[in-house]
Amino acid sequence: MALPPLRELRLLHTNICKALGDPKRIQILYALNEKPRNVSSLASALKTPQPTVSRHLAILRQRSLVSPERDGQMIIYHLADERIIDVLDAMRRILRDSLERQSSVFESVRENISITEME
Amino acid sequence: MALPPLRELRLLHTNICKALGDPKRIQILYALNEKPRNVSSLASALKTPQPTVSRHLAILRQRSLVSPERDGQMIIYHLADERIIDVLDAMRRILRDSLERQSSVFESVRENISITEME
DNA sequence: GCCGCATATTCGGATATGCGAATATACGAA
DNA sequence: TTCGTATATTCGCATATCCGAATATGCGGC
Repeated sequence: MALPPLRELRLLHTNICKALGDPKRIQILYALNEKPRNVSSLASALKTPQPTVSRHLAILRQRSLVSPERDGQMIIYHLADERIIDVLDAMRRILRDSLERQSSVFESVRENISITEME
Repeated sequence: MALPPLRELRLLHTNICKALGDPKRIQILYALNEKPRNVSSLASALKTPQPTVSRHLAILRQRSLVSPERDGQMIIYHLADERIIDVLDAMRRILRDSLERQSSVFESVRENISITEME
């Protein structure tokens, strides 16, 4: 895959990337990956007001990242596609490696300073 | 990997997810994946003013998603970690499958209507 | 030093996004 | 239908983000 057409990039952005653009939504996705939950149990698990959780779920639902399933008066949400967790985990690995690289740079800078420039 | 601590999710969000939160930046990443480029050639390739490209590059640079490399008076940017493209491609696959599911739902709805409800 | 090209930054205003609080809707039980 | 629980939506406001235009900085050549 290379150089996708602009139209597809826009779809990608509005449907997936923007949906991941809020830490609460990322948290919700991981919580649903652990197990499907209804809105209130999500709300208490994340220590977040129910309307806030509901709004974020609406966004994830519109982008088809989560799916609702009615069970009595509750609505159980689950991941619509578990590969989204693989994507998030891959980003975490990229982040971890990048932070590691940065801290080793800092260390060599520190060493450098301590050897050549500190008084 | 499951249920990462909140602190890490925040890092993930501010360092990676937010960086992908603009279609222009996604475009830039794909363009740099094709080949490293300097700012002005990126600007003309994306038909975008140079200051705009430069601002987006600054964001990607701060998050260590791209790296600058000076060559004379030009600065050549390249992907700092090519796995970011794998991540984007994985999101595209998720999106494609989800759109397919949706359109087949629409089709069966349409069929259904044409069979049972249209006059 | 000065000039010119490449890149970066700042400023102002428009737009988008998130949240709390209050309210509305949907469902099941009786 | 009425009540109580679960979920969704609306409103107002604060904040964040983006862009265009103008300007500033950095570097090489002279």
